[in-house]
Amino acid sequence: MDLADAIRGSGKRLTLQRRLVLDAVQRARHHVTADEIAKRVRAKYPQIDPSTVYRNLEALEELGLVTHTHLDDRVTRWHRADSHAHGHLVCRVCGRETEVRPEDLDAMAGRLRDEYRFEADLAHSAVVGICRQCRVVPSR
Amino acid sequence: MDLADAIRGSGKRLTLQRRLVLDAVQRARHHVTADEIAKRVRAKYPQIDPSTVYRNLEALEELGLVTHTHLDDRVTRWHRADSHAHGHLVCRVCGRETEVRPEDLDAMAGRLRDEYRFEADLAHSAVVGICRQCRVVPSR
DNA sequence: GAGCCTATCGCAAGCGGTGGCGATAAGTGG
DNA sequence: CCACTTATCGCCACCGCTTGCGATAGGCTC
Repeated sequence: MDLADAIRGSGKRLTLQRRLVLDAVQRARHHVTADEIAKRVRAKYPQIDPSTVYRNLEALEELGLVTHTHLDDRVTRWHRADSHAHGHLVCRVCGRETEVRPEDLDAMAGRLRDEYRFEADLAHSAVVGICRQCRVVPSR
Repeated sequence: MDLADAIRGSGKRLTLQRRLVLDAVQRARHHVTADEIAKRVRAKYPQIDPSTVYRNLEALEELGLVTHTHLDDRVTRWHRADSHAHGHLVCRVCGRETEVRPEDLDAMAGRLRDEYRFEADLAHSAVVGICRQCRVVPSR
């Protein structure tokens, strides 16, 4: 398993807690909150502190194994780093989430690259706004 | 003063605390945190609870008088609603902030409107990424 | 496989912010 | 002005998450 070598090669250590957190993120279907991961880990190992889970998510992100995304104003959601980078539109009226195709993100990032020479990660934060259903129909 | 009427007309009340919070946001030069506002208000009226400041920021936002923005992963920043809607690029390496011209935001929002019929508020959350200075120079 | 260095852990306090609750006071109607 | 409804207030507990600290235990060397 070269995962262990990759982790050790970076000066980090492969602890039981770290393996459990990574495993929980990889098993998760979609975006999960740190709290959900903590609950799953603590279901089997109750002595593992939530702060350990948070610190391990951070460490695994530095290793490039997991990533986090901000879907709405509140919660941070985590997922494995190899999932394809799509964006999210969140309606501030009804809360509905819509995925943004990578090609659209690329086009938008292209403008920021051209105008500001900034490499934007548009998948990192959801874009808030008003979805098609919640747009006010003009007086009809 | 029609501000008072506007507030009362919405069923909300014009309390001393609400006036102080609105005043503090309007006096602030740029984006300020709720905590900074709380500190300024409490400097003169120490009995005003921080939670009152948070609730009033929310109420004033519902009234359309103030708005909030997310500049980095952590802090929420508040400002008067009439300031022009520019965006923010935040470098995840050096933390530097760059403003995005409204015309660029409009162009990007236009794509989301065309493709998803979604009215995006791209000024609400900063875009994270890597700025021009922090981009790795390719082996030179 | 014993010893050493130090990354990591569990614990507890702290921070920004939210929500419940009984007390207070803004606005309304008489 | 006084009574009355209820938005708002101060207080406090809590939530998601971070941080400082002494204890623990990976991983390297011999």
